[in-house]
Amino acid sequence: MRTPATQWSRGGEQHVVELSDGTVPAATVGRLPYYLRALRDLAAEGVGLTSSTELAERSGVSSAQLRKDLSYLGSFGTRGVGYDVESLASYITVALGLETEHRLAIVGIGNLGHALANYSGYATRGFQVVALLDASPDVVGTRVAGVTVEHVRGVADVIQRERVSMVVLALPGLGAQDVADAVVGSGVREILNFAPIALQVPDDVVVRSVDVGGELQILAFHAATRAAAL
Amino acid sequence: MRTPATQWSRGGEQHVVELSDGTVPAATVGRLPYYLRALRDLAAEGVGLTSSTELAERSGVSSAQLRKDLSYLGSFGTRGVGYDVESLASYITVALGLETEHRLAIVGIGNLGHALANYSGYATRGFQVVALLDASPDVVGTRVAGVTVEHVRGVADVIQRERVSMVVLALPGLGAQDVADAVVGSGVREILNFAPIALQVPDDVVVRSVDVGGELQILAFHAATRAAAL
DNA sequence: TCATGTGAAGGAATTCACAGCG
DNA sequence: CGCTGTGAATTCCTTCACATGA
Repeated sequence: MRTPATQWSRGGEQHVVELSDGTVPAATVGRLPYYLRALRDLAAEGVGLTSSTELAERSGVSSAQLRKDLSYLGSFGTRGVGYDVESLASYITVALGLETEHRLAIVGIGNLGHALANYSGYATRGFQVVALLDASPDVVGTRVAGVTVEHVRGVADVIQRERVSMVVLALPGLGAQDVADAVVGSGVREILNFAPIALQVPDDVVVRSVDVGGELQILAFHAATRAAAL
Repeated sequence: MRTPATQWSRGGEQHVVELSDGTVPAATVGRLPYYLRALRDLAAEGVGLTSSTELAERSGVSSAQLRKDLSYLGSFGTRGVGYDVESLASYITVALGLETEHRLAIVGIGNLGHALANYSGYATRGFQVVALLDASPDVVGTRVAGVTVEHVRGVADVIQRERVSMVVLALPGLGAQDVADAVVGSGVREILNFAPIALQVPDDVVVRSVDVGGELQILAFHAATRAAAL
């Protein structure tokens, strides 16, 4: 009656990427965060050993999927036994590059930007919000989550000064492309975009987009489909 | 130098779904919102006719992809000419079920819940926030975005009273499953989940999950990969 | 002639099923 | 014996390339 169900909104990537010896499919990369989350939960519950079945169930994927995914990274389990929670978690942490510090700037301190600035669970360490930017005079100069909001016109300077490596765009569509251009021009190669537009960026820049309105529309499609089936 | 790039975080669905005469692949459904967005932008710019090339570019997909996607819905263009912006937009609007009203409840009025409640661009009509719920006594009773926050314990009653058809879960992981159970028990079949857990729901319930922390981790992976390539 | 619409081809991701190893 | 790890099979998605029709 209750099944894991496919529900994650991932898999936007296209090309595989290098890691250690081989390549990791984009779809696999997109699932590593769930595995890490599940492993941390297990560790918090005091579980030291787990199986592909248990871990998969908690991650919302099939056990075959989980094993296949892990096989792209290496070989971590013990046949006939399972996986050591701690060591697998730490390996995935390394694979995801979470042992190094990532310095974030958030551009657009509206409702969403505020929420993101105050968002506590930045994936349990690894990420630090070092700069906030906005275009509105009402917001510039105020302090949010312990950081003073600066004007977006100085985005290039801020990125250099704070050694920002990732930028979160939380502005409303219009203007997002211009900021993206400036940000890319300053050397940033990873962008998390909440604006509902397809950013045009060079090939070597990775953009992940989150579109709440689009997600709702997809749900609406299913609702309509369900209604039509009656 | 500037390419559309694959950047959308969609495609979580697994099974195809019925529509009109045939079936629409999940991947296609996930892209319909971009097409609609691009069409509305074009309409706002006064463009009445467009091509698969133009529309695809604005949506961040290839023109072949766009044409193939539209072919699952029917045949809307004129060979040798292109697509009528208005009529294609209205068809996709219908296909997505946006001509009917969708009544939302948001559970968890923290930073994110606040932002979502105040989120203006609910995909340009079609969605209406009719209820807000939280567990904290500090929040219950306050008004947010014109709606009074009620206690989450009454979620079943609220869903019935307000005829809620979709629920947004903006609570922090712990407790999300319990609320999901109650929500599903009240007949809701579409859930947008911001909690970083794999919700266990019946097969006929559609869950779309958005995990900001996970998105950042995926970006971190790419950053690490880039660094390793040097 | 030109851009759509679409079979066919190609590639990617998932599932299967079992070999392999503790 | 049990569970991992993985080739093989399958399914799904994307791209190609051209027939089609305004």
